Amino acid sequence: MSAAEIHDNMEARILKAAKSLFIEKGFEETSMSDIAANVGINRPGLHYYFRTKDKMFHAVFEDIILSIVPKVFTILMQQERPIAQRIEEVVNAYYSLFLQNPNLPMFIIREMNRDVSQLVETATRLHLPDRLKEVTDSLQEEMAHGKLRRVPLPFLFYNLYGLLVMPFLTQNFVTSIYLDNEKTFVEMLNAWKPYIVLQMTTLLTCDMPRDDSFSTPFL
Amino acid sequence: MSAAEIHDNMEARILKAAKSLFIEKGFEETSMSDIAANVGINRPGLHYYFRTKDKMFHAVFEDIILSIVPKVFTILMQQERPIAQRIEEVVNAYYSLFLQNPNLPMFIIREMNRDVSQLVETATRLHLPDRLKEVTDSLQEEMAHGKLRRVPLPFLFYNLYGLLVMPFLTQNFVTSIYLDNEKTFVEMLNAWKPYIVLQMTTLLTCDMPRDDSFSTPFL
DNA sequence: TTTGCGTTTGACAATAGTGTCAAATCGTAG
DNA sequence: CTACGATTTGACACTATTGTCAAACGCAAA
Repeated sequence: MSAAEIHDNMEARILKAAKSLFIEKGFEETSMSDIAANVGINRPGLHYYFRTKDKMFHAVFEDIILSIVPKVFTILMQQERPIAQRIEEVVNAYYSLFLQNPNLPMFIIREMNRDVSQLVETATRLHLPDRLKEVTDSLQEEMAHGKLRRVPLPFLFYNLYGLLVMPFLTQNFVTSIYLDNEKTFVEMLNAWKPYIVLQMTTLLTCDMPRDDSFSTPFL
Repeated sequence: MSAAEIHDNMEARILKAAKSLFIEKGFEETSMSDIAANVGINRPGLHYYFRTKDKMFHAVFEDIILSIVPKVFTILMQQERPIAQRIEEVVNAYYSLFLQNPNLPMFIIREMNRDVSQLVETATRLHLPDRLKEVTDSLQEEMAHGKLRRVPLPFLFYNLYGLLVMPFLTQNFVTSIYLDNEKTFVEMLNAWKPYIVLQMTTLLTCDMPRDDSFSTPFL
């Protein structure tokens, strides 16, 4: 193994530990000492590989975004597939990611609120706004052709992510009140999935009340 | 004004400032100095009225819970009113609270994850589990009588709060991408409301797919 | 073996935070 | 006015955090 490879290896080990801790406790509540201890090196060692805590966080954040967003975009653009199928696959993708990292929804929302500009910045650096535009254009095209009902895009967003993310955001709370164990939680998630798909499908294909004060589909 | 009244008054001033700051930035990111500066007194003064930051937070938290939960419970128990009406009123209650404190949803979820036991403890001290049981019993009675479709209670919870809370959780993000200003956000909320009500009503009155692996309505 | 480079580490500086305490201050009842 | 209790304050102790640095270390090539 070359020196560069050893270096990259340590960098990867650090990123892995940092990712795990950042997701679990968030940026503010995770200390460099925590991460160093987790990797098994000294705290200044972290600064050697990533100059500051911020830079390390950016790397982790980018990694997380890249692990899911492009996948979802790709699924949503497959116009030849029925929308219900696409939605189910999106839900599956998120489920599998969130079941590996149950605190990820909490993490994203927390960091999104701690520093929006950073999220926007990262997304821009990864050219996600461009890709997002393709997705929304594609969906609006389907709406225009009457294949999908016209729904303001933020409403699609709220519907999908609200239903998808709420079980994870409240997992601790709900399991401490309703459920016994993690197995029950996963069973519950599986039973919940068809509700998400159906509600999204309903929203996108059936008639709903219109409010004239907000009839322009913005964006 | 008596000495006791002056004391209570200062206590209230502190609580008000603390509440505002805690909601905005969360427990960890709010310092006693912040609060003291906001009230216009000295940091040790806070410790004089509330011995520790924790005790102060408990007081704030209790205040917040009491400002909304009983209201919602009461609305939901009014069996004589159609469910759609009750749901709309619940949404209205939350809307009016959240529009006054747009960061409240973030706050509750963050603190709920930071320390579940505290939330449970506070709720218990306020006898909310008993009242919650009355509400769920009431709803299950309506389900048993066929007035409402049998839906696992957590699903009602996810549906309502997911749809209700997501716009607020992502307000910064969404407005920084889609919307121009706060006015647009409020308009959007009003247009969004009927969707919440309709989706909840659909869930509670129309047929939905059943998954046998999870057909027992738990709790 | 020695030189040199990349890496690791202990020690330090700077900042920020909580909680405590005794002294100073204030207001008021006697 | 005085004395007492309630309140406010400055100062302190303690802990935790990030970032820096020069010195030590280890290893591989010359």
